[in-house]
Amino acid sequence: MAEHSKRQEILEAAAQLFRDKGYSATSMRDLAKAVSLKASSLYNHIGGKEEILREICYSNAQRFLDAMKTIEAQPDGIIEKLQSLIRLHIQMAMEDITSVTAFNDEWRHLSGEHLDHFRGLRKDYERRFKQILQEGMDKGLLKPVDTTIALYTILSSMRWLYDWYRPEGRKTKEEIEQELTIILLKGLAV
Amino acid sequence: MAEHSKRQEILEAAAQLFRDKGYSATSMRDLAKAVSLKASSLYNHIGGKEEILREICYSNAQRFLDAMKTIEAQPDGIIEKLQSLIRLHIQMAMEDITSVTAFNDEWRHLSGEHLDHFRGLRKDYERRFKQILQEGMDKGLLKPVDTTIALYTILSSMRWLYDWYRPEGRKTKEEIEQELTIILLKGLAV
DNA sequence: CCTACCGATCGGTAGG
DNA sequence: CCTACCGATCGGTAGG
Repeated sequence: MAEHSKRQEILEAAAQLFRDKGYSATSMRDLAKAVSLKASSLYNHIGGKEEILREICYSNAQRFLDAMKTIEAQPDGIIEKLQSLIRLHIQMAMEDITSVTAFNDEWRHLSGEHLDHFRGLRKDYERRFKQILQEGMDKGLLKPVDTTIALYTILSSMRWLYDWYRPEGRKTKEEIEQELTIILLKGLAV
Repeated sequence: MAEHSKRQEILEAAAQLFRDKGYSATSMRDLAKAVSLKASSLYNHIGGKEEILREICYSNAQRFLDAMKTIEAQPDGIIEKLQSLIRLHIQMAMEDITSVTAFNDEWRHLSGEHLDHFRGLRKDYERRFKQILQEGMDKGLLKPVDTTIALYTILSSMRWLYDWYRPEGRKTKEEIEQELTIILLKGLAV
């Protein structure tokens, strides 16, 4: 139990450092200092540097995927599902800012089979997201644009939040959510 | 002259490596191999690793800023200027893919005054971009949303191109340009 | 959980 | 442009 919470503390400190400096520029000694240990002591709680990255990447990909499955299962219409997905990404970007970092940036430092596995989780998520977009287009609720372009535009639109948003700023989560939804669904033009 | 072109070759190889593996994970020995030199010989052409990053970041920021000033000076309406800016970013992402990497990701590895200088160039660019958005809103051509949110949504929307777009793919530059413009200006909803 | 330490690799320099 | 090499730091292990 104490062991487990120390491990969790290490994972969280690592996620923070990976976000601030990037995976490669973060040393095990940086990480050790952040959790008040010597570098060698880290290895009583974790298997190695890449294992940390792996766990961060897998767990966050899984969280996105789980949320996606919940949204898929709901009886809402396509537009509502799309709004739920936008809300999900904003929420993840704001409440657990490392999830976006893992999902977007640092996963490429995984190697071999772990890289493949992460890519698999991500591809699955994207496939499901595209499915919803496609269904919206088939039903005439969304413009018939390329689903890949639409998907990445939506995902990317949430990406800047992770290095820009500060909870103490002048915009609330709800306001940002509303404006982003308007821009993505209704466009910037009047 | 030969000196200068070798320097240019090094800068381009570095930009490619920084994009593929990130600045920190790229070693001077990687870079040397890419241009068929020994690591020590690089220093006849460049001052050091960070100088390379600096030059890549500065030059690309300057290119964005120059293009911005050209667009500002044109007699077009706001919507046309906005379309020109979207086109600029797509073009930069596609034709010089490292410009987006520098602009978005690797600049944070600059240090001290160089980091400040880059941030200054970037802020200037963003300020001008927001100005155009604000003018569009004032004239009633754009929806009155937060200019910061609108700006970053636009900039981010172009960001995925740099790790997704392949010139040999099934979409031409013009098609992508058109669909992105539709999504951003008119929205995804019918 | 620490001290002590490993071989490998880092960015960079000396000297020719 | 190379060989040879520098001190610093890397991820990680041994042993207690």
